[in-house]
Amino acid sequence: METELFDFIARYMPLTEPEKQVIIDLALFKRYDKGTILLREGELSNAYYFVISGCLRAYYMIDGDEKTTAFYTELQNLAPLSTVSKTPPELYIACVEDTLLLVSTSNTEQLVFEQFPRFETLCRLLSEGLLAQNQASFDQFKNASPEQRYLHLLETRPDLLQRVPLHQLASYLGIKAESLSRIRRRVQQKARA
Amino acid sequence: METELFDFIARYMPLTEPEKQVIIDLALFKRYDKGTILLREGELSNAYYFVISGCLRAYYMIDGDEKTTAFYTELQNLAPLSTVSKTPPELYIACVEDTLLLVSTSNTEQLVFEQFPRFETLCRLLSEGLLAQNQASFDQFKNASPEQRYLHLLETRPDLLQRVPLHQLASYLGIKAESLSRIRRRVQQKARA
DNA sequence: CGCCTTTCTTAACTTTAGTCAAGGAGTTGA
DNA sequence: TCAACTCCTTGACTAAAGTTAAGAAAGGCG
Repeated sequence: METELFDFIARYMPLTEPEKQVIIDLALFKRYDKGTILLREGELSNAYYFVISGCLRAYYMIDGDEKTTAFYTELQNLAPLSTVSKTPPELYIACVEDTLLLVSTSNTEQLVFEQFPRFETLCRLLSEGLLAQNQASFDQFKNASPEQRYLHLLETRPDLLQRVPLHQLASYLGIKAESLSRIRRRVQQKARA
Repeated sequence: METELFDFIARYMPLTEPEKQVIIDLALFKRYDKGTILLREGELSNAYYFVISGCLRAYYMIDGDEKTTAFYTELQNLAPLSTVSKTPPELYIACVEDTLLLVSTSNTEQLVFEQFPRFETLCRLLSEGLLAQNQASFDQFKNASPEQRYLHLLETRPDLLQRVPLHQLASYLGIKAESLSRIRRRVQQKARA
C-alpha cells in the first residue's frame, strides 16, 4: 500500500527512507464508506488527497440535479481546490466506493515544508504535473465529439464503466444519459459490422 | 508594467522589495512580434510564462488544421507544460499580437529556489491556483451548451472577440466556425426581441 | 491599384444531441 | 412479498451542430 504511494511519488521525486517515514508519520490515512459525502465547497482546505483505493466523484448540484465532472481512482490525486479561487456553484466530493485516502492536512503542511523543503518541491512538481494533465484532458475534450470522448474513456479508463453508474458517466462526458445510451448502441453496431 | 506583475503576484504572496529586485534581475523579459511561433512541444521547458501585454494562443495541428485550445492575455500565466507528461499531438504556442513576456527559464529556476525558498512557495501556490482555475473552467465547459459557452465568453473575456479571429474562437469553444456564426445570429435575434 | 488570402456568413442537407415520455430490469427496504 | 427506487434503454420529436459548398467583405502585399 505504501509501496504504491512511494512508487507514484518517485515519478516526480524519489524520496529517502527518512522522508518516507515522515510522510507516514504525519499524513492521515482515512477510510470512508461508499456513499459518504466527503466535502463540499467551503470545507475544502488546501490539502492534497491521494486515492489509495476506491473511487471519488466530484459533482455540482445545479437546479436539484447532479452534474458529475470528475472521478478519482487509485493512484490519482485531488489537489487543493480552494487556493485563490472564487466560490463556484456547490461542489461536492463523494465516495463512489469504500475509499482509502491519504490526506495532507493544511496544518501539518506548513510545518512539514519548513522542516523538509523537498516536500514543497514535491507538491510544486505534483501540481504542475496535474495542471499539465488537466490542460491536456481539457484540450482533448474540446476537440472530440461525444462519441470520440466515450471511445477515449473506454481506452483510458475502462474500469470506470464497471464502477460507476452510466448517467454519472454521461454527465462526465458532457452529455445526457439518453445520448450515452445511443452512443453505446451505435458503437456496438459498428463493432459488429 | 512591473507594478502590474507584482500586484498579480501579491494575490498569491506579497513580495518584499529585495525579492522583487531579484525577479527583475533574473527573469527574462522578451518581446515577440505578432505571428511568431513561440514554442512547439518538445521545446517547452519547465518555465513559467507570464503575459505582460499582448496575447498568446495555444493550438494543435491535427490533419493539417489548427485546433485552438487556449488564449493567454494580460496578467495570465502559462505554467510548465512538460512536467511528467507524455507527448500530446503537436502543440504550438503562437503570438496573436505583439507580446511582451516574462519568462522564468528553468536554469535560473533551480538557483533561485535555493537562494529564495519563498519563490518555490510562490510557484507552488501559482500552479495550485492555475490548476483550480483550470478545473473550474473544464467543469463549466462540460456542463454548458455551445451557446452558453459563447455567452460565458462574452461575459468573462469580451476582449477576445475583438482580438482574435472567430474561427479560432470557435475551436476554443469546441465547435465549428459555422456553428459559431449561427450562434451569434441567434443571440443577436434574441437580444432584439 | 488589383490580386490573393483570410475571415466571416449563408444556405441546404445530414447527423447527432436534447427533450419528453414510457417502460423494463434490478435493488432496497418496509 | 410488494412497493418504491434507481438505473438503463427506447421511441418520437425538436433543436442544434456538423458538412459541404459558395460567396461577400476585408486585409495584406506585390
